[in-house]
Amino acid sequence: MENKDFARLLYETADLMEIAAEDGFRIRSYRNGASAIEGYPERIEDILNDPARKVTDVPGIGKGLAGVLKELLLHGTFDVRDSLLQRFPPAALEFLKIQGLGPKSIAMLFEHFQVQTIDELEQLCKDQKLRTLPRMGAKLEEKVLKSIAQYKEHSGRFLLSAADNLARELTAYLSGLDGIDAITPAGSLRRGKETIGDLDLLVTGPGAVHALERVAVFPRVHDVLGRGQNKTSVKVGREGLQVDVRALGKESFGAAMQYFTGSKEHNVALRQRAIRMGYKLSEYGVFRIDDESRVAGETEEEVYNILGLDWIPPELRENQGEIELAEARALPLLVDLSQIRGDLHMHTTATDGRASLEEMAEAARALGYEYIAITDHSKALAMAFGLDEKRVVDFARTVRKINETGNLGIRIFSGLECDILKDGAMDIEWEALAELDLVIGSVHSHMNLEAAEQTDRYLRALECPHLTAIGHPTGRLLLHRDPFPFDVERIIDAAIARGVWLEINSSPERLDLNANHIRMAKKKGAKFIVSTDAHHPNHLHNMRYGVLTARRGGLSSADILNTCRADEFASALRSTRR
DNA sequence: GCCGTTTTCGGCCCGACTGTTTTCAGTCG
Repeated sequence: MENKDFARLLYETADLMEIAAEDGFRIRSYRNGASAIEGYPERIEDILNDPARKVTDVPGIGKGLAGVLKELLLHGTFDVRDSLLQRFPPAALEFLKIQGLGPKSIAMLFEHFQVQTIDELEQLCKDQKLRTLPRMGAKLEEKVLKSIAQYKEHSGRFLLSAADNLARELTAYLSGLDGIDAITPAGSLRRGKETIGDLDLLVTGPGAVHALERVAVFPRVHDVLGRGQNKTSVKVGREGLQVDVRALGKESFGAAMQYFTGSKEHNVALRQRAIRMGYKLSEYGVFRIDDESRVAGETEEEVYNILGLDWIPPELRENQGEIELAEARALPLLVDLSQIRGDLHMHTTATDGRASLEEMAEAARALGYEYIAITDHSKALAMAFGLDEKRVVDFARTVRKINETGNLGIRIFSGLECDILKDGAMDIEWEALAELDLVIGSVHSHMNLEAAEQTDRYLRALECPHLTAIGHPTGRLLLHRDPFPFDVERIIDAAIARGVWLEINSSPERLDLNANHIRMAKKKGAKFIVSTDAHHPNHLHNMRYGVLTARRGGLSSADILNTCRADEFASALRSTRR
């Protein structure tokens, strides 16, 4: 059992305990324990199995949770969890994802209506039954209905990172077979789309057919949907992500790759183009219509070239003008992960991060970065122990000292993720912000303002002369919360006018700005930073998702400030100060 | 349930908003 599995079961149990109205501190301990395990560098299972080790040495794990972990390892579940699962239906955990419903309301719903499923809950709202309970009214019914609609729309889709991790896992699993030349993810994962419906894996080589058998017995497969000569379809994991594994012949690999990468719209446009040119394009190759002879198919480059096009990077294949650019030999040279020289948004234990400044710096140095900015929260996020003016100034001073010694082997910029308050004021006095190298302004509250009010809020924030960049500008949480409404175009214009950069937040839950906004902003002349918002050294790896998003937006390295060398970046920072 | 200790029990968890009330419980970040 992996650490993330232990953690998930503890988190879930904490949620159930909350519905059962158990002691809040006890619940907190479960969550703390889960979070500690999630971020722990060693496998908890190994520690449990080693008689010389004590799992209680993990901070946050005491006697009680140690017992729970042992039970989990032996039986896959534990008493507390089992009895909670008997009291509440399995949908209980789903209900918590509906906005407007918390543990208390959910407990009341179970008690009064014995509601078992999201559908039943939806019907209750439609029948206006919710309002018969104390402290519930028409507005809540409306809010819950809206959130259920959103929930249903998103179910069946997965975060890019979930599909990416599974693809890596399966690639490692299958590559042990003999006669495999390559295993390549296609589909929306290859295009770097923010959410993924299912995962396509293409396998080539003389032994490719064996991959079709082997994937069916992958330990985490719980359902084999189909097994044919060329393809096996399975559902993997408890979330049930569908994976299609296809075995391909060498001669048609490029055409198949092109076909299965999509998007559908891009492929339709490409096939129309082929017909106009006297060809037929399919997953088996490019064929002359008159004599059905194959003219291309082994590589993607071949396929595009025969159609008079430059090879188009997968991230651009959405039929949004990329085919015309490829024809005109005018595709942008997209930024590459290897061009990123620093990460400019991360948290430490000073607020809600899980590692110290030194640990984050070391992890960034190991990735080959030249510099990072530490950007902890400001005081409005009281729960995260956000920095007040004094701590901001002290921090800036500390960072200057660290850089003088050069001991960390990487340059540190002092930064802050400063809350933009409801009225658009910065959460920290300007004099204190002036001490910092870089200030990311972010909205973390009052996300339900009217669009006009939200726009004004950003406009006022943009007046702060110390603001460097706007963090996760639209505030969306993928599969969970829609972007909050405001006039994005106007804010982009204002940011450009004031020399404020736009963040592409690489957290797989955010990917904010999205590709469409990026494309629009680039046209207007905006500058960007791609950063991870890391709360743990492992999160620094999320940079690849931000880069994918930047590529989908058509960005080159010249559009992105953190592709600069450290000294260039430092002078760019100074020039933003007004 | 964890932690720390002046060691076996007390502290841990804040602020604002919302919708429902008529003084505040529940939700959210």
